[in-house]
Amino acid sequence: MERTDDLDVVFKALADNTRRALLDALAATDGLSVSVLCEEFPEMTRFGVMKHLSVLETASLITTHRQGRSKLHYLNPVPIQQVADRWINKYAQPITRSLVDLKKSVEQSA
Amino acid sequence: MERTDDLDVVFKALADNTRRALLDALAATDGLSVSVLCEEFPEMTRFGVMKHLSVLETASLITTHRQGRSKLHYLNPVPIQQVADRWINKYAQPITRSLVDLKKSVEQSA
DNA sequence: ATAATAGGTGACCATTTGGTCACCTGTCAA
DNA sequence: TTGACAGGTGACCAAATGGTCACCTATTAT
Repeated sequence: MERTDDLDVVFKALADNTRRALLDALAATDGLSVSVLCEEFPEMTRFGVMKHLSVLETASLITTHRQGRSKLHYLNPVPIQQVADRWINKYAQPITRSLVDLKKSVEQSA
Repeated sequence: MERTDDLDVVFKALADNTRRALLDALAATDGLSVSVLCEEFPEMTRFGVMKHLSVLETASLITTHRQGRSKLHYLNPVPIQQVADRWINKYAQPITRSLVDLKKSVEQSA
């Protein structure tokens, strides 16, 4: 019943610079392996990156697929959309609201 | 130059159930005092609530105004809008993108 | 003036979190 | 089949976080 709780995992996963950077990397190039992703974070070891990846995965923000001896990572935008829908857009009304209003007016005049 | 850093404070502030509930409370009724806000969280002391409020305030998610011996709290949606603009909406494309495209097409045909 | 009310501060504690490392498993190429 | 390569696990540690408490200041009502 509590739909706030599954969002909580997502919010917590997003509350880290490195993890957001990982999502950004996957948004730029989907299907990267652990070792390739590591190259983007020379300041931290493979293990650190792997921990962040597992946090993202348990929050369903990424999905994975093993290919031979490498593991490929794919971004899953659904939880972010849920955050936007069920939370953010209630507060960020000025942007969305005006666009929605525009859409309505266009539809009505059509 | 790093605009990720100021967003980081906001992301971290939002990564807590209690703090999001506080924002929700202020969204419902603006200008609440500390003690009134505390009534919504019987499971925690005034000090816990105050700490959360200060986190929200340093993230500019709320503003305050002293009135006599009580301190009133107001929601400031700007940082949430920035999170939406500069981050969320890049991933939550299906919703926003179609609206933005619509806006562009309307503007062009005008 | 005095007492009740509303809020603030710093120390303190338990838990969580970010990160590393030693070591292990599975896969591919020679 | 032997080694190099890609990834995984559990223990471990330091720092950050969530929360409480003793005590303090400022404001208001009597």
